[in-house]
Amino acid sequence: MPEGHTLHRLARQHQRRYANRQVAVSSPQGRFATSAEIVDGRVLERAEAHGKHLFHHYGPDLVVHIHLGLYGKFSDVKHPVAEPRGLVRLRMVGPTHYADLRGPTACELITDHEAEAIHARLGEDPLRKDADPDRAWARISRSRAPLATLLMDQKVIAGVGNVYRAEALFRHGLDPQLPGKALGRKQWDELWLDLVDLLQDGVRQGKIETLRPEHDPTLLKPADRGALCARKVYAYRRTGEPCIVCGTPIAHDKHLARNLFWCPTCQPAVARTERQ
DNA sequence: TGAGTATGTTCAG
DNA sequence: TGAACCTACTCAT
Repeated sequence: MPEGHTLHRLARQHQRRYANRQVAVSSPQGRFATSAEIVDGRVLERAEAHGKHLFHHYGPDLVVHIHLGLYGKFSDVKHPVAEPRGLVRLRMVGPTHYADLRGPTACELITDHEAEAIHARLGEDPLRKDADPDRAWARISRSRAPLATLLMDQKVIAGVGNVYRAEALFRHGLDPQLPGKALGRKQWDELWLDLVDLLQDGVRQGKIETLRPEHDPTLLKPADRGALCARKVYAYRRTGEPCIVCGTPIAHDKHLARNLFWCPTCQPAVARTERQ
């Protein structure tokens, strides 16, 4: 599930297992071969993530930039190193583990300047220490675009994807169509803090679970579990299923070619939320 | 076994 | 707005 939490989890794992050591870098599939040769045998100085982007820094002007896109995946396997299976775009072998990258949208060798340009165009990342929610608020509070658009706009908030969008809006009772400028400052502060919490939890768990304790079936007595589903989310991909909180069927629509899920009762349309 | 679908982004038209 | 990228999973046949 490559939303921001996945990339930050990978960055931490790569930092722990590969950073400050020489790594063998190759491209069994061939598409990254020329660049892999350049960094092969160098010391990986640092791995970091910003939103859904991953950066491996190999010293001056040598940065491997990775974006998983929709399908990309990084494996992490303990030695011994096995023959590559399938299309492995990048293989990075460290002292104890090796990581295979398959199906990324981007895997490229870039300069420090190009890496900075990517950072510069990305918005505030709830998982980064340098995130400034005021900057995101400045954009949201003067935008007529709906929250459904703004939350997924990587230039505004980096790292939130379709799952976190649906879940964060649900948890705050916000209508996905509410224009950014109709959101109150207090509502934004609460939403931002919750995104930080949710994404941090995603990094820890390696998966997205957003149910509050009172709705988490694994924390309830069997008799109280009722119709609560096994997947621990409120709205995402639960079209037509009863809302865990109020029982209203979860609604679904396409929004800018992406699936949007919400509860029409818990996230009432603009009129009520605008006054808050 | 094959069709359909997906958590994302970029580019052409 | 739709196609392309090109992987893994679920479901129907």
